[in-house]
Amino acid sequence: MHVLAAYPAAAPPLALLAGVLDHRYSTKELRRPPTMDDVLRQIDEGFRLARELMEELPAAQNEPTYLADRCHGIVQAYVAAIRMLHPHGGTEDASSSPPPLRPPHHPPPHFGGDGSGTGQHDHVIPQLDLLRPFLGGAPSPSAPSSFPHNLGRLLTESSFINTAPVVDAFGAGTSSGSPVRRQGSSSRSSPPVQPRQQHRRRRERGERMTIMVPVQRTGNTDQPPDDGYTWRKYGQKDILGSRFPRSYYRCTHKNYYGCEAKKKVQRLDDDPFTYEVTYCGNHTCLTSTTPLLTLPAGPATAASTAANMLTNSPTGSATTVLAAGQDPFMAAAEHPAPALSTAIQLGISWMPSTLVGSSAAEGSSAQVNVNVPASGRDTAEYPIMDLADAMFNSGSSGGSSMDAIFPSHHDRRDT
DNA sequence: CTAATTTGACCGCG
DNA sequence: CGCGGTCAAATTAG
Repeated sequence: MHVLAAYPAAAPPLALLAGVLDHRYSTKELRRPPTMDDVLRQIDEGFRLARELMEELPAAQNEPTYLADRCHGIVQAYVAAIRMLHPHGGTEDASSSPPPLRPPHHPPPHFGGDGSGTGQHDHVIPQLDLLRPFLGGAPSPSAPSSFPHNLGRLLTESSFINTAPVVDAFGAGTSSGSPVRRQGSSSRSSPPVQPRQQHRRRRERGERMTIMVPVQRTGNTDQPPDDGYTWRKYGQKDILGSRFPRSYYRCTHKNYYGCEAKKKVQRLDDDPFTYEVTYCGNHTCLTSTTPLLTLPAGPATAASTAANMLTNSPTGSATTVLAAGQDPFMAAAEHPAPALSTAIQLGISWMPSTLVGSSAAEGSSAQVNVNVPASGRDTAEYPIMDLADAMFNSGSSGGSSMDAIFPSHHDRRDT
């Protein structure tokens, strides 16, 4: 989703969030029960450390020990915040065991097709992913699907609704470039279309979830909202009987991590202001950075659970409907959580976890109608852990820092 | 130069 | 056989 590619980022997410949390405090133990202010300060400390690390990254990219140390410090800061939020959460070892990320409400469907958390019906709202959209794609000009644009708009525009006419649809308008027809043979010397010999993989079945996403009617785009991930378009088809073409996306990090997550986006024929977004496959890219943060979980951390929730269903498929007229961003703005920062609320309250309401019914395809929650509180309690993850992912397409961190994963497919 | 998009061709599956 | 999903060359954008 995400998307809103046409929006220029109003501000770098880090700076933006740091501006919201405008304090400077260091990690320390409190002798009194922590207040929310204390939590925010603690979070801010994490931001500060993370920002420092960001700045040092180019110079320190060949210093794994130092980087690990810095990462550890950042994690410590956030874990401390988590402990403040959950003093009874049984988080004994803050340095290595973040608390279980389990919100008290909103049991979502368990889209667990990958076997992780098998059979469990307790849910894990992807708090680890909550900050990813803020940070994930910002510094990367080549990652159009990045939430920060949304955030920037949210925080900089007081009038959030329809200030601009609806522009044309997603399909052909997505690209930044004008559609230029490939001529018979251009300047390139490659021979014309060779017959393909490799086997195409069979289409994977099951493990798909469809959600209905309202069109962004604000600004100069009407693309469906971002889902926090970055997607790369790899195809577009005119679908029989549909007025609008269907676009095919896969995870931008496929090349780094072999992330096989995909999605299809299509405008509804009868409701051009709603997109049908079908997710297929799991995001494996989310888990790749967690080792850096010394998170103890296995392949299915809460971060990846976010992806699982989006992409999997115990029964193979599910559909979540976000009311077309209901703008999740507006909902976020209208129902702020009482104690947390605006930025965090906004990001959280619209994240996919909030779209998820109840388990899909048995069958080939089920629809889950979910209203935007009246409060972001449920999902606002653990926005922290994925911060650093998102930060490190933020340079995914940028190159050097990512290469320094994940050199072995950087195998681009040669074409 | 790298990454993303466009778009016709290719191919699996019903 | 046709539809829908994917590939990959061509092209653009940053």
